[in-house]
Amino acid sequence: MTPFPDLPGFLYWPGRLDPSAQADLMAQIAVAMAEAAPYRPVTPGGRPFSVWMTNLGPLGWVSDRAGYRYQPIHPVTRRPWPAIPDSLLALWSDLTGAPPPDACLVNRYEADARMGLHQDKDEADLTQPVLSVSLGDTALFRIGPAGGGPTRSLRLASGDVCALSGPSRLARHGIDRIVGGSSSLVPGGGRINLTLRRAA
DNA sequence: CAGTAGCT
DNA sequence: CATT
Repeated sequence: MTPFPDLPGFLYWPGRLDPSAQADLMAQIAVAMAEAAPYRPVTPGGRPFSVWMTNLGPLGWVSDRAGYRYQPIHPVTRRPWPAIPDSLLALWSDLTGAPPPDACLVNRYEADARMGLHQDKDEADLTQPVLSVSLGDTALFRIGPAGGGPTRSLRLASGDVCALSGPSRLARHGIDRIVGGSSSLVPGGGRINLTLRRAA
């Protein structure tokens, strides 16, 4: 549950979702993505992400030339984000015991997608945890201390859940690479990562 | 010009 | 580092 003793508060539940739960969740996410299509944001510097993103819940994380922020509507359709599935709200409650999340960032990684080391710090209350659910292809995840220092890597497989909490809430983390073709769960292939947070 | 979820 |  705590894979790295030097990163207390980084919690890991391998295989937390069984194959049937993964399939059910994937089906719900597919419906949501039909409503709020993933798009490729750009950084404030104008460079596109390799990851395709969309969101669920009252608020969604977005990035564009104006910066990073949470907003209530899809930047392309201008419509509200779809609701967060009840199963995810229940998972959050079971695992964190924290007040309910108001944002769920959906990141879709194709085989060549990457995510550089970063910190999740755009939320109003940085004492609330971030919960991550992996679906589809395995990812090589990297994580290190908030203040900088040695990083460790971990393979995140479909159905794995992890959390950034407590002293590791601001841990630096990213995705080094995706193991293409390692799962057939996601239609069209690739990996979907769901990160639940309290944005406001 | 400080900040950086991009790149080498 | 290049870019905003």
